[in-house]
Amino acid sequence: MSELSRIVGMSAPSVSERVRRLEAIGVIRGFTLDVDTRPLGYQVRAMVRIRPLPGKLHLVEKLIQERPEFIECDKITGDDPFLVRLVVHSIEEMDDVLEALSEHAVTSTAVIKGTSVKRRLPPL
Amino acid sequence: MSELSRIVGMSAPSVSERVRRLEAIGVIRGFTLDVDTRPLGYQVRAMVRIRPLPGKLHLVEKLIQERPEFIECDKITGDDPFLVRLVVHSIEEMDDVLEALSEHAVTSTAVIKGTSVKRRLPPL
DNA sequence: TCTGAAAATTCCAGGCT
DNA sequence: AGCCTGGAATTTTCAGA
Repeated sequence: MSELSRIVGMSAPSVSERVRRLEAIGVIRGFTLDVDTRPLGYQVRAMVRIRPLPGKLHLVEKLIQERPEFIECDKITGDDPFLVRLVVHSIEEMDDVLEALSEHAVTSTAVIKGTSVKRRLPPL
Repeated sequence: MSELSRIVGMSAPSVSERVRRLEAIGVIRGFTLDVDTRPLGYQVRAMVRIRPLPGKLHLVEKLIQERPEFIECDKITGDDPFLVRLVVHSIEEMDDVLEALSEHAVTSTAVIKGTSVKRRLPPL
């Protein structure tokens, strides 16, 4: 807050109050860490499209939510209802994780080779 | 830090030193905000697969990086080299953004209907 | 990793435009 | 409404062990 107040040229209490208001109305959802999972052993990342078999939509969604290797899951339009971000220690582990879904869903996996744009905010 | 020190039952200086070390070795890349862009007017989110036309790979990557509505871009294996996250104010604006790529790439768009798993950390 | 003191910051009250 | 000043409480930082 004090650093922010210096940057924007306002008093610290005023900046603090503005931030508190942004939290209150939900613009700021919270304060988080940007953690690099590679040094923790998660060497492989992938984006996986998941298409549940007929009648298995909710079951598959629950399985995704319960598997912590799926670190993000969006529900999208199109042939594949789910698009998930997966992090694993190895290709073998990736296979294990997806195998666990194989009787309930069809998956299409794209390994992440690199990142062109790191998560950022659009213009405000 | 003081709250953390209470949670883990260590002194504040020790916790502070551990966090500093995690930053130094790169496990903690930084401290960020979780901002909800909807109240800022970005009502529509989409995941877009982008396949540059022959010879246009680097041009397209640059165009993606320069368009702030693309808030994330991973380079992936498979038919479509790029997978981007797009936020826009409206479907019309989405069309405008993708139109700007149309002479250099083929795109496949999936609108995000909801989120099953919000970005989280895998088990540590 | 801790303790203890010094420095800095955050919080809170009140008042101003 | 929103911002500021000034003092109190808390936190962070810095030393030494």
